[in-house]
Amino acid sequence: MSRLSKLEQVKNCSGEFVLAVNDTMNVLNGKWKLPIIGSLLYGKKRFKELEREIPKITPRMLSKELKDLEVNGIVTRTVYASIPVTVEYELTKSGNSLKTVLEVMVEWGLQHRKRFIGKKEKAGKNLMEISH
Amino acid sequence: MSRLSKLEQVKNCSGEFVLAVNDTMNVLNGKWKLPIIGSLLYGKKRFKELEREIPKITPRMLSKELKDLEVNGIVTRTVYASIPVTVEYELTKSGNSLKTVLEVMVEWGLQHRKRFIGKKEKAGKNLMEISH
DNA sequence: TATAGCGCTATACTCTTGTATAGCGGTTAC
DNA sequence: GTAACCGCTATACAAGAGTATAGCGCTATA
Repeated sequence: MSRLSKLEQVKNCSGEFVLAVNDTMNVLNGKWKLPIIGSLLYGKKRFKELEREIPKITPRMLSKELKDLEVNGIVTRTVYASIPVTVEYELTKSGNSLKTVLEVMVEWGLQHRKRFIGKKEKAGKNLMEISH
Repeated sequence: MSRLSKLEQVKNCSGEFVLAVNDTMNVLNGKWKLPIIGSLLYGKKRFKELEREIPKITPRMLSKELKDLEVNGIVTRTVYASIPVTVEYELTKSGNSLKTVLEVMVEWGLQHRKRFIGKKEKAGKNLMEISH
């Protein structure tokens, strides 16, 4: 196997590289983070706009996830003292830079699908389940 | 904002690119997938070897996660008819190619940490929570 | 006055993940 | 025979993530 570079420390389940991967995972974790971030990649949005754009999300979850993303430095929340108040959510620099990560994930996902479906045409389970 | 290339379809929460990202997420999802894959990046391993290398994992979870990874084409399970039987787990091509994805995630995680800690030295919450 | 939109929060529940602990059938080592 | 290793599985429970539903204080509109 080729050189493992920075991932060498994954093995012992500690070390800063595993922490780093976990940070990334946690930022994208849960059912709603991806839709939210995806939606915000198009620019700032208000609460209700997000709620409308993301099918089936409840205000409770949207609120919770937005708070989470804010606390973790992925989005900023700006309140305008207009009447009535307007609240805008926008990706931070970190948030926007997730685009690169997501694109690599898209790439892997697509290739894996190709390889995987190629291998198993039975497909009763598997990919159907993965992306449920 | 710059061109969003393949991620454009993230917005509507459907389309093959979101599916692809979700595939990738699901493969890495849960508390134990990362340690397991990390461990297997070093080459094939037996059940007990994995159990020993991954602190605090229970055989129940190891078994479950390995099955999951196998079903999703990330690892192969090979049983040798030795006495007693030996079972070896090894990353598939897809599994090995996750290395690239993980490295991008490491990169993002590290940069985000730098940016984030730079911004907020209060740190009472936040990063400490992220990588808990 | 009543209705509707905004940006949420509260309460209660279910459903999924993960933990803890025990044990099975087989084999070798003492 | 009994203790220990291998590769698991079974059962029961706890904690967290997500859902369903309601409502709050505010303002603009009819």
